[in-house]
Amino acid sequence: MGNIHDIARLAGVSASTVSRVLNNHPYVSTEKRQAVLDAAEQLHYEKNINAVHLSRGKTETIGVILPYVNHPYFGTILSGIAAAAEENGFKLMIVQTKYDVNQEIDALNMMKLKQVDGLIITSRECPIEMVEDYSTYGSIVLCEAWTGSQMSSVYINHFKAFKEAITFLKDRGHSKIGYTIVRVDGKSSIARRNAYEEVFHYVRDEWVFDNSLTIEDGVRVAGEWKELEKRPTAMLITNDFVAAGFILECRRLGFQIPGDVAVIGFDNHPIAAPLGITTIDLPLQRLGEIAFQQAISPTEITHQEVPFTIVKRESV
Amino acid sequence: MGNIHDIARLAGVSASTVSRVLNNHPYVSTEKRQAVLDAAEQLHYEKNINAVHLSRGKTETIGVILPYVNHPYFGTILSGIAAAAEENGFKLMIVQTKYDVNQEIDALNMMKLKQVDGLIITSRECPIEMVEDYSTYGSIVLCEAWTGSQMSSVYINHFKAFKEAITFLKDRGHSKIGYTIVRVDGKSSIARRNAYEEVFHYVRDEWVFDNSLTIEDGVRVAGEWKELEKRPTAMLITNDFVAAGFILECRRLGFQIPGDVAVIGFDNHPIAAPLGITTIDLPLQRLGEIAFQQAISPTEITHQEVPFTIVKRESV
DNA sequence: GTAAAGTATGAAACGCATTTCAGATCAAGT
DNA sequence: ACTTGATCTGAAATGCGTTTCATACTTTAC
Repeated sequence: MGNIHDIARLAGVSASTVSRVLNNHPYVSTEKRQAVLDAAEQLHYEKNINAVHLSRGKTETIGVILPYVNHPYFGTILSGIAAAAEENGFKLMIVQTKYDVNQEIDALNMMKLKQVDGLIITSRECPIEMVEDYSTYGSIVLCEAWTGSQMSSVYINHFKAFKEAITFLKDRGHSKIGYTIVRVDGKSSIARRNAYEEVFHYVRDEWVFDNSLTIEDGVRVAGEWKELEKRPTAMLITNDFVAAGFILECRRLGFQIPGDVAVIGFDNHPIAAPLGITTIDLPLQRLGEIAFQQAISPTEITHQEVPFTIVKRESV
Repeated sequence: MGNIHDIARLAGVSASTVSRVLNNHPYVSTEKRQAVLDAAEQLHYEKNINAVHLSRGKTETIGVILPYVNHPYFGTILSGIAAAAEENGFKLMIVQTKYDVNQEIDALNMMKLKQVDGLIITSRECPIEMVEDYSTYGSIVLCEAWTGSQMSSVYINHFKAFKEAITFLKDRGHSKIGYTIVRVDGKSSIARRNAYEEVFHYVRDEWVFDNSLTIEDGVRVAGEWKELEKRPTAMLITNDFVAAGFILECRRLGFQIPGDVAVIGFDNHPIAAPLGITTIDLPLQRLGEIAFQQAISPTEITHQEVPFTIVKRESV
């Protein structure tokens, strides 16, 4: 198959000229250009991309850290990233962490090793300072509210979204509002608690259901909700999958939505429409696209909040 | 930051010795080993992985071709692949094709360029011969029924699964059975038609709904189903998402499941349980894990059919 | 006591493309 | 006729780690 020098020899030119032809540089005579092209063809030449990476010092590859690839929230962000990557001729390296810190560090190290030019962190477990340390090796994009000067960020204002959702419920007469979160110490969980406290001054712990990420979790939460002595009359739920599980299980248990319990979900996942779930639409695909753009623009650090909108359906 | 030669100089050894230490080769004296480690520490040495890739001629990276990353079917396979990759210290490069042939070719070329050691094709658009040509550059794993000698495969027997589902419905008295497919010329669509013909000898075209991949498609199909003069009394549906859309829309339109129309889905996605969808459980996570193992075992070509099971719920 | 086997080390070759620098040529401008 | 500036071209340096081969010194084995 040969390399660039073989082509050079066969075409009677130097390796530099071959490289120029192969990279469409100007200043190569038509005859030599053709000779190189012919020789490359004849030798069935294929670039060794690793040599290019080594030589150029970059790989046109972006790493993506996400806890679960097949979760609709992260999957949709990933889809947006992938679409933008394709458009820009970049490759994508994904690391599914399952919320494991070591996996995350592994991914961060890909940048240190020059395996990727940039890194998009859709969900973070490591301390932020640690992540920031890595920003010397390449561009890091955080999908969370963050305004430091070393890393870009693109995020949904969970505090605002949650507050708006609570207010929406309060305005409709609800005062007993429960909510679900993924992990108690998660960043958006804290934002939710803060928002809740700002509206109601007090969070009743038994109305906070953690570990809610999947449909099954929604089913489980419905069971837990049912057993409460003082049941919330409304629930703000992590995402539409959890909401779907919750609503379907509530119905199975004989409760009415929104009669017995009103529900607001998050994401505006396609499942929300046929289930009539009132939800907060999050432009996740778009968020992914922005994250990608930030990742390939290491020089300009920006912080972009993407808007959300309440989609009113029948669950409230 | 320095490279291996800087370390060698500082430690007073040769680059070969440094490489040996860094790769845990035996035959290095304790003193020199320590000297190298100290020097590496002192220089904050970090390997340039691209040099390693170039030198070794492989990247410990597997490429994954899939049409949509955020689709539950492919997302779950990907999740299995990702889990196996992590366990084996491999990286993953993903290419979201959106069923675009050029994207697929792009991905195939990653192997030619030595960017990835192997490739897992979860869904294929290119002619099989073309894909096979690439198998000289690395290991290719197909997630479809295939028994050639150059590429491994891991797949669900769609013909068998579909036939079993139809028989299941027929045994329960259904003779007017419709079904949905993704694309008319898709491989599993052909398998479905064949299975259908084997049971009923004749496929009524208006009972075949194509372009059914998402929840929205399910909603649309429900509308189409309603408008038929002769409505099927049972539907075999592409996957549980489409089934969910179909069922929810049917209910909204005032029909009973399974009274007016029985439904069987595919995948056994978590949404199927709370919706009571009778479905064919497909071990997609496992399929992904197997695919990965095959991808990193280029020497042994295997063909593995993974089993499916009918999960009986209330939609039939 | 000598052959065989094991341990330890470095030089050099290998993998390969890109890019800078210096030199050469040719056309255009004054 | 002479200076610029643009167009070509190749040698050599650069990016960097791995691995083979040759060599030399120790042990063990018989």
